[in-house]
This record gives sequence, structure tokens and C-alpha cells, in this order.
Amino acid sequence: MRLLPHPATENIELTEVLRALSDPVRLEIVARLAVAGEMTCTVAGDDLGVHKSTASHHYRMLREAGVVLTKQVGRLKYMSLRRDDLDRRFPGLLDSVLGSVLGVPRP
Amino acid sequence: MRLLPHPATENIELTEVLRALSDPVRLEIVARLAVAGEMTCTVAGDDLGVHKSTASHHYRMLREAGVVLTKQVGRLKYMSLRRDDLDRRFPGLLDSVLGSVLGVPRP
DNA sequence: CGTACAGTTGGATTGTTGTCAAACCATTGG
DNA sequence: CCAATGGTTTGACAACAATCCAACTGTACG
Repeated sequence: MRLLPHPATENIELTEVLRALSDPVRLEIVARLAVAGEMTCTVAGDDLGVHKSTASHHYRMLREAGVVLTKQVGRLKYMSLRRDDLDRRFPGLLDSVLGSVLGVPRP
Repeated sequence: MRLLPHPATENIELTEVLRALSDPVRLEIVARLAVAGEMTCTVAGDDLGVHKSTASHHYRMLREAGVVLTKQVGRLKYMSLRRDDLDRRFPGLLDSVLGSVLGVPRP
């Protein structure tokens, strides 16, 4: 099991996170990760409507911005949201974005 | 007093807002508006380190994304954050961004 | 070992963006 | 009316980004 290179929590930049989340395809990937938790690239990128190399490009953007964590297990790569890191650095940001994407439960 | 064209609240898109906020210059403008409230373009763009035409370009991005409201009074244009609209559409988003930019008061 | 699978990389293309400079437009004050 | 002020537009340019396709790399399974 190997971890790919990621930015340290302190080095996650707000503008880069916002930039990473500002693409519809990436936002969809993030939403899936939020709902289903850790998943492989293939699953995360299923039916996105883009070529798999394009999806791969988006995985890297998300990883380099500090939004997702990627670890390799065998020939699979698992992605997951860096919820805790993001929340420590930008409290409430991810929740509000996910709330808007997934729909907020209203009392 | 004239209002410039703006997107209606329902038409404000999350990805466009995130995109608008993902530029350091625009984020600085938004932070100033958050702190000082309504202000003219000249004041908002003072000492940003970019040419005034570049600043003007950013004002438009922010307006077209639905982040700011611009009204013309005489030869001045006043910008203000669309706090209520944004909060209705994407609850908590603007607050979390501003909190991260301006620093959150911790108890 | 070789084939299939999971994902990345490189190249090409097309479109977008941030920037400056210079010219422009609109409003107001003399 | 003319000049100054406040912003915008246009043109040019370099950098970046999203996309596809094809070729590639690495891992495991038969």
C-alpha cells in the first residue's frame, strides 16, 4: 500500500481548493466520494461523460489541491475526501459545498 | 441610480461562484467588501497590484457569477456582496470562505 | 510468462483567463 | 461646453485548462 504525493494540511491553499471544486466534473467526483466514501478511480469516474484520461487529469487536480487523498493498493487506486484536513484548514467550507451539491436536509 | 445586469438568485451557479472566488485578486476584493460593506470600484480596487482594466474585468466576473451587486450612482459604481442571495442559495458557503480569508474568531 | 486490467502520460487541439495598454464612454463640475 | 473623473471596452499576448486519442506503465491473475 503506497500513498501518492499530497500537499501537507498547512499547505492547502483556499484558492486552489475553490478552483478544484469549480469544475462540474470534479464537483461530481467529490460528491460521489462524500456519499460513498473511499472508492477506486474507476468507480469514481464511471459515467462521468469524459474520457478516462480526462478523469485521471481531474483526479490529479483534486489531489494536488489537497481535496482528496489517494492510496494505491495493488493495481487499484483508492480516493477519499480529506474531510478532516479541509475542515481544520477551512472550517465549514466542504460541508457547505456538499450541502449545496447534495441538497441539505431542512428541518 | 441604475442597477447593472445581474443573474437572478435562482440562476446563480455553484461552480461559477467557486470559480469567481478562486482567484486571489477577486478573493481580496470580496474580503474588502465583507469588511467594509458597499464601496466604489475605485476603493475596492485600490492597491490590488493590477491595472485598473484588469480590476474592472474582475468586477464583471464577480457580478456575472452572482457574487456582488453593482449599482451606478452618478459616475460612481458601488459594489456590495450579495450575502443574502448567496446564503439562500448556498447556505454557509460565503461565511466559511470569509472565515478562512479573514480569520475566524476562536472562543 | 503473457495477457488483461487500472490508471497515467504525452501530444494535439481548442477554448478560457489574467494581464497590460490604449482608447473609449458617461457623468459631473467648472 | 469642455475638461476631469470613474470605469469599461478592445486588442494583444502568454499561460493555463479541458478534452480526446494513442501509447505507455505497473500490477496481478491464469
